[in-house]
Amino acid sequence: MFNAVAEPRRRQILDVLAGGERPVNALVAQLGLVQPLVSKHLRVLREVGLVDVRDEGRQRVYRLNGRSLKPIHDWVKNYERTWTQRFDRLDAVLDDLIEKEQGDERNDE
Amino acid sequence: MFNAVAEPRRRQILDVLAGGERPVNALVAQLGLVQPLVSKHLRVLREVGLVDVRDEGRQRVYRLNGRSLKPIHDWVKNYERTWTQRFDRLDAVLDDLIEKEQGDERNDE
DNA sequence: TTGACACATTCCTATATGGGTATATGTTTT
DNA sequence: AAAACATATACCCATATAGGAATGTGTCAA
Repeated sequence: MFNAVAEPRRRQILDVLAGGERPVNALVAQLGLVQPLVSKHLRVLREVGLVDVRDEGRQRVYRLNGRSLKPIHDWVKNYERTWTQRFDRLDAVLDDLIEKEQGDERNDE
Repeated sequence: MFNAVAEPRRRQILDVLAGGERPVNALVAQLGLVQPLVSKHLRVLREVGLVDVRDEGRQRVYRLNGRSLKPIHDWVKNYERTWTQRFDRLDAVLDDLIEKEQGDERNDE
């Protein structure tokens, strides 16, 4: 999963597919890569469920399946508190409290 | 960035560091890896800014810097709409509307 | 049915990198 | 100063994989 989106080219593909489903050809044209390479990346994306395929005549139309990104989303979300300003401000308040408390203990200055 | 967290071992390290800063030794003990391996992973994490180091005597204390995950968070967030139920329900409503509209156009059934 | 088209797969090469052992660097302790 | 300790780096090996060229497979058109 993480590995699949670690590849810049694959993220590019996903970004294009975010604009709507596309046949392989369209991706090849839009990304400027050779077709076999695109197909291989698509296979990886398919294997982790990030894209779905549909046969349409002699084309294969790929479609984004963003839900597969949820595990990544969930993982990163757990770290959000470490940088979100909301929590920064809370930390500042807590630091203040601790400082004050220590000042009381020492009873000086 | 994406690459750094694509490695399971490195995510493990980050998860441990989420519990507070640790010297390398503690990570080695907690992860059950050989020390050079941990150091190498830490280096990668350091290079992308995911961890900070502090010298403390002969120890090097590593600390999580979650803010560096923001780019990933932002990227994934853009895809959230594709799986969040909120949007699924909106899509369902839109599908309904489109279906109805097409029915009106054809004026049959 | 033959040819053109759309795509997937195979084969090859080069590079990146994870894992491990040995070693170098720097810091305390004795 | 020497030894013990904490960590980083260098080196080697094995594996994974991106990139590309050639080829295979299935589908539509003539």
